[in-house]
Amino acid sequence: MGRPPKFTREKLQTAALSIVDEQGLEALSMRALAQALGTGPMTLYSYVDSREGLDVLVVEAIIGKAVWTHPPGTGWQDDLRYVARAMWQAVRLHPNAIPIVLTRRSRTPAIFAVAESLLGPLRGAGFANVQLLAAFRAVTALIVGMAQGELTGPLALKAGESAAETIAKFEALPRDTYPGLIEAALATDRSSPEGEFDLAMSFLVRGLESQIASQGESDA
Amino acid sequence: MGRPPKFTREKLQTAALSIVDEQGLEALSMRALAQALGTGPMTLYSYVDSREGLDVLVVEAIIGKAVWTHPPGTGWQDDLRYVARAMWQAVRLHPNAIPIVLTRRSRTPAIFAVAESLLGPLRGAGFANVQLLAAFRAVTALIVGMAQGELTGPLALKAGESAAETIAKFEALPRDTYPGLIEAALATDRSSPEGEFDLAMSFLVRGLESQIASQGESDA
DNA sequence: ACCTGAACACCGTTCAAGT
DNA sequence: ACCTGAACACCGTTCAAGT
Repeated sequence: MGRPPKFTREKLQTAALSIVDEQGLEALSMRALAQALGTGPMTLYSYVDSREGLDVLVVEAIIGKAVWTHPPGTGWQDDLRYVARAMWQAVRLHPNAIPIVLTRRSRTPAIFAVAESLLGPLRGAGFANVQLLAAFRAVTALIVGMAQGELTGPLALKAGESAAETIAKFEALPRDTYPGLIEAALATDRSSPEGEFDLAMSFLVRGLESQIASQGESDA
Repeated sequence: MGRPPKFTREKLQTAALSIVDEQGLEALSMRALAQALGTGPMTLYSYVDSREGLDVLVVEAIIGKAVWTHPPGTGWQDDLRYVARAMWQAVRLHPNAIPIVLTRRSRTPAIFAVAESLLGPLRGAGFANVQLLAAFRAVTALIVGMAQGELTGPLALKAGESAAETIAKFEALPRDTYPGLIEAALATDRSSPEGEFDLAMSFLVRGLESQIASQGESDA
């Protein structure tokens, strides 16, 4: 005999996301989420298959909340940059969750929607087939890679370490073995995550433009 | 009174890595590693601070084994592509470990070495300062993002699903809402991870070239 | 310094039973 | 269909003791 569900999937999503936001990824457990909802751990198995399902819940909550529609742009380049930046910002809003956003495979409508809104501008630029696929992969790789690199790249701040301390640490390295690393570390002072992302995207967009242009030539 | 260590750090590294390679990330635990080494769990605390240290052990093992030196190239572009591809392949050799390679922050000599060998070609190209930092971040983001996207992007194969099944699933989507996604999914048939990575890198390298070229103009 | 076993506070999940 | 508590086989880590 049927019984109405006690919770909505959305309720679970927001509860799970706030645990991750407030207490970190490790704090998300069947038992912790159940307690946050005022129920027993086993109740959650009516909504998810296993512990993995909790991660998917969080990823969906993050991707789902982002808005991918945008004002009509002035070209595929701007459209692409706009969607990419929105996606990057949505991910960055929940830094604790980034590892699972990168890691959990999920084919949900929300993911499909953002994928399509990246693919639209790329098709508009003239990409098709294998090149469309590669361009799509490159853009998404750059977006998630930049979000993650900000937190855990070699030049990222360590927890409880100031920017000045980070720079000092790199300046103390042997200057003739790590000249590039030292220069890059010094530059972190004059740099911002937004600036770095925009620059990185502009490199890639320039490259995509150049690829399209050279194909246009060989067609003619 | 001092006692000689029972294990070397390298012994732990290889034991930890083979657990991850053979049984997956979840199988790596203090107790499992201890058992593999024929000792008790508490012994490991002589070598690592905490569970997190086990992940660092694995990441170091992967990065450390890769060879980043390369034959003298014909330009910064080739040098950059060579190192990037070597790093990408090293990561791909241990697919189970990719989530922690992306995720665990670690400032070890091995990481510094590969970072510097990416920064070298970029400096040779003419990048400096904030642009050098952004270019470095873009390249590393592309490398790790492509490695991860191959496994968990929206177009990645699901475990126990054939390529044909994947394509069929996307072809079944509404063609007017997901035209790009369907075209990209169809292209996976004619595509390979190596081809996609090389294309993605060539987009980025073209963009870096173009950036440098346009600066040269404004200097003149 | 390094090794170790017992104990503690967790964890996901199976099972069996309830509505 | 959905909810639930008890029980089981794990887990990381503290503590106290040993060399």
